[in-house]
Amino acid sequence: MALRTPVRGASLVEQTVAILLERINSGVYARAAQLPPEHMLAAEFNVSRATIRSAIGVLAERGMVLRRHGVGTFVSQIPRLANPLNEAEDFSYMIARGGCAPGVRFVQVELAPPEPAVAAALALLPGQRALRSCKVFTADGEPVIFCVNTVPEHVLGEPLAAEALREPQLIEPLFDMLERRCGRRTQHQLAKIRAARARECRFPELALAPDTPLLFIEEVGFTADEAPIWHSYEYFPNSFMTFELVRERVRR
Amino acid sequence: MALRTPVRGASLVEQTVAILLERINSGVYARAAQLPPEHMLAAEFNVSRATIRSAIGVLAERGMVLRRHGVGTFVSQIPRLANPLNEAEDFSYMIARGGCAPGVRFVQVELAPPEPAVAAALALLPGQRALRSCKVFTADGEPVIFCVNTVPEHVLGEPLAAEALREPQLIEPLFDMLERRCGRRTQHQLAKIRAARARECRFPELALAPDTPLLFIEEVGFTADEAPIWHSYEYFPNSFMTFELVRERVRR
DNA sequence: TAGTGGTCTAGACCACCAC
DNA sequence: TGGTGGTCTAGACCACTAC
Repeated sequence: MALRTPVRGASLVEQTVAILLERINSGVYARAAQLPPEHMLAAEFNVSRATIRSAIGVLAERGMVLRRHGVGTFVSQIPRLANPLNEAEDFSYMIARGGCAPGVRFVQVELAPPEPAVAAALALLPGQRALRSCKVFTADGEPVIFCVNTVPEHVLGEPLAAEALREPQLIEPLFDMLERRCGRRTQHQLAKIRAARARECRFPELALAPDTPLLFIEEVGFTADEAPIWHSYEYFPNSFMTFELVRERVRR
Repeated sequence: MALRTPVRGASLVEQTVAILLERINSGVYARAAQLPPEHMLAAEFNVSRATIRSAIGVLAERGMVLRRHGVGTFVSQIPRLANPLNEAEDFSYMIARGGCAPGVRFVQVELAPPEPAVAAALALLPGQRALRSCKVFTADGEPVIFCVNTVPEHVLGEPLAAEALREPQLIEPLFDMLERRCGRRTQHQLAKIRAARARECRFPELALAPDTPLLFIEEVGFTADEAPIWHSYEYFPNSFMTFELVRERVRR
């Protein structure tokens, strides 16, 4: 196999991460095997050791690789997480990655001032409107995610907000749309995680038994400037997807 | 106010983080204010700019600080999270941090081969025993966390396992105990997050209405060598605590 | 003792932003 | 244009582990 080497253009660290990841996933570096020492990789990739160290640091953070001081760097034995909760992506992609055909059904769409809690989270002034859409995401036709999105009119722009009211599929997938059509990239989101029963959900016409347990995530998306650009209530029945997370031990 | 400067001994980056954090929390750098440029901090602390950058990078990851390319670094406006789900600590400390008096009640303790799923997660051989303890954590006397811990006998050592069977409070708080008495530090844990109803819980004598919604976390703790050293089923009623998390947008 | 990862430096150059 | 953060380098020295 021809082993790639970084090309100038994107960040050298990112390229190095990609190459190492590819080697791990393809088995060039087998599970539990030791990686070549950093100075060797630096020589092979023709970059400095600092660059290699940053790249390996990224992999270590993701749990792909394990460093042992004075010994070496090893491919992790822990299998990769399925749905890492600390990483967010558009639901359609998430469903597709799970091997199912994604779909969306819009249950209700309106353009109005949102409820006070949501307005506060989005830093809206009284009277400012937002597009609120209740969606059901399906996997192979089965409903798997119930979601209430609220996006301020000033984020969408008035023409797009009006248009989306008639054609709600325009604003899906949300992250992509906000980036492409509004120039607003979601950098991170603040999530609150709880449990709920179907009967308590803020979702119209929920086709579930009233005491079905649901994972309930309420989150607000922010741009790199910390401007809130969307709010979301999300309900996940256990049957379809569970989330996983690597938690670090901390000392306070 | 006398501004501290790093001292050699601990990592320069860690010291720098601590000092910057202190300045932020004490208001030397007010909310939304701009930090001095990196080269200034480097000169002030008498370290290289790379060291300063690493330190600021740590703060940026924690959401304490916001970097703007070509502009500067600013103190974040987003308030600090209450219970960041990606950080784990002993429940007693978590409850105490919430301003309540922590307590633990042991409902059931046994030393036996665990159920197959748990044995597999802990890489136990058939017949190997583990200490399984069902605990209720209380805050000001109110039950707020239900937890089923399983720790292999070979991790505890036979004497301690036998002793803990009679005096279960010996193994609490778990992280501390494993570190102090067994020399096994929990480095990270792999968690699966779901919703559940009280009636489905693997917990004896749960004093809750059968359809109470609970956040259900199943996790396995690992040492730095990736050896699994404990397993845990945890149930959180919403009423007491909710978890929060910063999720990053990813591209795949 | 040899080899590994961990820390730190001094300096170069680039990309972005405001004026 | 000047100042900021973003990237990268070459090299030094330390700390840890295995033999």
